[in-house]
Amino acid sequence: MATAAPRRRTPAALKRYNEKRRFDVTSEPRGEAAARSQGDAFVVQQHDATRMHYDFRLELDGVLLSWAVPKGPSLSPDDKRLAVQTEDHPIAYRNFEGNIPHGEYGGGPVIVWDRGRWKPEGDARAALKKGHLTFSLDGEKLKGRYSLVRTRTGSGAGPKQGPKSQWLLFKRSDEYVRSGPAAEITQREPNSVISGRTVKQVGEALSGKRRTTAASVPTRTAKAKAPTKAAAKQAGKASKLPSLSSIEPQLATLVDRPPSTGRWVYEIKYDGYRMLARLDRGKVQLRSRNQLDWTRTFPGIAAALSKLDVASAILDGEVCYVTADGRSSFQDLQRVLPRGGGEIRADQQKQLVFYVFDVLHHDGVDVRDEPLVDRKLRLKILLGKKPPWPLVYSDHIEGDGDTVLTQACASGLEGLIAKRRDAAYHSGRSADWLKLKCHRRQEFVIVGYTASQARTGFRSLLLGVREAKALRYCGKVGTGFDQALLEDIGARLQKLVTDEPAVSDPPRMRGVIWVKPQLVCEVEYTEVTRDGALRHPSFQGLREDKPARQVKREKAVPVAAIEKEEDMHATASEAGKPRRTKVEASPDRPRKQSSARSGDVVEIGGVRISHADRVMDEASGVTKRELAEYHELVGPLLLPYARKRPIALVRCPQGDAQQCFFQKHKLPGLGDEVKKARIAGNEVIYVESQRGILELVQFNAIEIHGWGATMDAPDKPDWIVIDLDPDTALEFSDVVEAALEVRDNLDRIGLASFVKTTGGKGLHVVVPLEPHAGWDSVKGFAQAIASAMAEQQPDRYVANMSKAKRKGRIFIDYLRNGQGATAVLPYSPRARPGATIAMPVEWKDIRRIDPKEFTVRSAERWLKKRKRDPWAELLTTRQRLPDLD
DNA sequence: GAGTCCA
DNA sequence: TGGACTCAACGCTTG
DNA sequence: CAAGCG
Ligand SMILES: [Mn+2]
Ligand SMILES: [Mn+2]
Repeated sequence: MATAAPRRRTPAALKRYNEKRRFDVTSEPRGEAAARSQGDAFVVQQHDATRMHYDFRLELDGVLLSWAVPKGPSLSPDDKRLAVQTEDHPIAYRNFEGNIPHGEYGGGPVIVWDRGRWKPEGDARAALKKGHLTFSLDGEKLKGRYSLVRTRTGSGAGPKQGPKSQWLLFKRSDEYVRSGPAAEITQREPNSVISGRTVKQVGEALSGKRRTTAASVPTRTAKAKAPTKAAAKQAGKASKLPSLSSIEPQLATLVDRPPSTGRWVYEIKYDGYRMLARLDRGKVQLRSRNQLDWTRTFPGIAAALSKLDVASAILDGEVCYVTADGRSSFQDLQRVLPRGGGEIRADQQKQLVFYVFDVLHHDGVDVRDEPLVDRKLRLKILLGKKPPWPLVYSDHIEGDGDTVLTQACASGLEGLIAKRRDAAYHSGRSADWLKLKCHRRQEFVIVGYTASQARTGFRSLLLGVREAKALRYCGKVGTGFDQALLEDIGARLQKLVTDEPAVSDPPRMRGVIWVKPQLVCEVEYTEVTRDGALRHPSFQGLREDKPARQVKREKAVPVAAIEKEEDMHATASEAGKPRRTKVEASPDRPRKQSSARSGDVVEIGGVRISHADRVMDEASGVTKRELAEYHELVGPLLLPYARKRPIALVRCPQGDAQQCFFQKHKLPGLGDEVKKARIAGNEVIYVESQRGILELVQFNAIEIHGWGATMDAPDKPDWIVIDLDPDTALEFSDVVEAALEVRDNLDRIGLASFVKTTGGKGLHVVVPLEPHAGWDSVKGFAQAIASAMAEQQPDRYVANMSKAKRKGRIFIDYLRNGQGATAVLPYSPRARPGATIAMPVEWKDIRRIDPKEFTVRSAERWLKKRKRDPWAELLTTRQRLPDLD
């Protein structure tokens, strides 16, 4: 939208701002020195551009000084937030909220997240120049003292702005300081102070994508719109009504966050028994996933189904016990189910609801191939405007997954099922249906622990929460700790041991060690069980800042739950348990063959290898067994280099196509032949035998990387690795020429070198050394070589690891040569498609080989073919770094 | 892969 | 017993 | 400080 031409003079300071914007496209205000401000305004705008950030702006001398703060302000002095200074903005900008069009500079929604007045301590202009400004804010959210400290001054003076100057924004101590989650004010108070909207909502408003619910679909009558049998027949889909035992329901895959692409609808996740219903001319049958017949157990549901106005149908849904507050409770459902079948007591029948969410077959037509939303419309019509109680149509909503989930969780739901809007009904588990769980987190007092025989530190922490006067026990948490935490917390707890349980209701358990209730931790969980224990608890961290007495339950426990708990202890009621066991024990579906066989345990090289048929490399199909056999073959070749050398592993439990991770410490369960030791305070692992290597394979280690030194002299490197990492655009032959050049340079200073492939396009040039020099000199030497080459031929080499600068060049990575740094060992397999390996080769052959041809499977052939070990002299070469004067 | 909790 | 949950590195460089 | 890198 065009605005009237400015009359007022535009300050030079705003020139850059105006240059970047096209005011006929964006609704941002034009840069004009604005009136009606007292000269001390501040504003924080949340801006969902390419990257989410907060624009922190202080008014000074007629403009808004601006910083982009990626993480936004914090209320804790411990959180120093990077603030990149950006161009000055006109003062009118402080009220801007809306959408900057895509493609425009800084495109994306903006909200005014906070605003108010600010006041510098001392002379603001001098402080800015100095790079250290302290001030106080009086906004709606941010209050009190803050500082901006410059850490790097930008060279952005010229027309081509260089790197911008960088600052740190952080809270100074005063009464407004908060710590822990409370400090994350951007999370706790995400809404605009002007409109109350979130930045996402502003973004959605623009795109005109309105959230729609299925309820807004115009109601049609069955006669008018429901696809008729005749029409369906024409489509060739008419079919006989199948039996329930022939149908396996569609299942959802648990994921940790809503999908970001594709069209999805969201339904409530119910906590009950999944049930298929079959209606055939008034005759009803209800069946659960384990093929038990429940028709007689739920007569009310069966009766309601028989009243539906259809000749035949198969419906899918969930039978739930609905509590007074309207939630479905699996535990209550279990409780009321009669032992050994039979009908449910009448007074409990009325708590039961059958939520119906799908239709598979309708009046002689198999509708499973219809898109989900069509099936649901069909279902809605089928059930009628007022479905006979206790049938309920399970509605869905469309919209942004994050938003829907947040709202669902806030309203107390257990979670959501996301379903692909247009997908057909597919039996079994797939990614068309996703299970999204709400997670709750809360602080608890640690009131005790149990000891572990298997790991260091402790087995689990006993948690308590303040309720009225007393501390109430609320279960254990045993996961979420890393090694360090296990040791640290374990040591602290030992100092707090006491005989007296701090909780008023100590559980009767063996092996509990009580501690004084002083430590506070945060725990995430999915729900609180009926007797007050946490379900699926996981440790999130210690809360060092919080006194134990402040820890209270955020939401009151329903009184009923506590009463019931006492009931249970008194009567030891086990109602429902046998049934539950039975339900849970039956397999939910035929397992995939790969994991079904427990028989694929083999022994290779004297080491037990489980899941031997697991595919470790998708591309080639190489299995764990083949990997172990490979190591049996190359053990004698690899071991001289791997022996007593601190190593790091790349482990890929689900194969190399999935998530792999690094490991450099010993874990419980790793075999005895994997040794550990301490070097300079850090734990390292190493092996001395082929058995040790095979034990790594059993842990799904694919790659083995090693230090540049051995345990014999961990401070004195015994080789240098010059690692050549090409830009993806380059060919292997380019890397070969580089390697030869490195070799020649080394030759010239009298150092012999060897070369190996690395499984990809890269090469390693290895210079054996007598262990004589320290890490710093060795790394310094490697860097000198890298820098010299990069300097002489900047178009071919870089000595800087930034990928951006690598374009069309080779990164000469000298950083493999520091203490603790690792490089892949010769003969190590690589976790990449094809199961390639790192292979030593002769310099004279290097131009003729293709590194992709050396694989776990082809290794034997190549090894037979070669005349001699290309690295035969490496271990006997005695050479030292030259004196570099 | 293994340790942990809970139903 | 089985599902769910979690962990399994790290130091250096660069922006 | 935080992200990127290997
Ligand atoms: Mn911005
Ligand atoms: Mn490399």
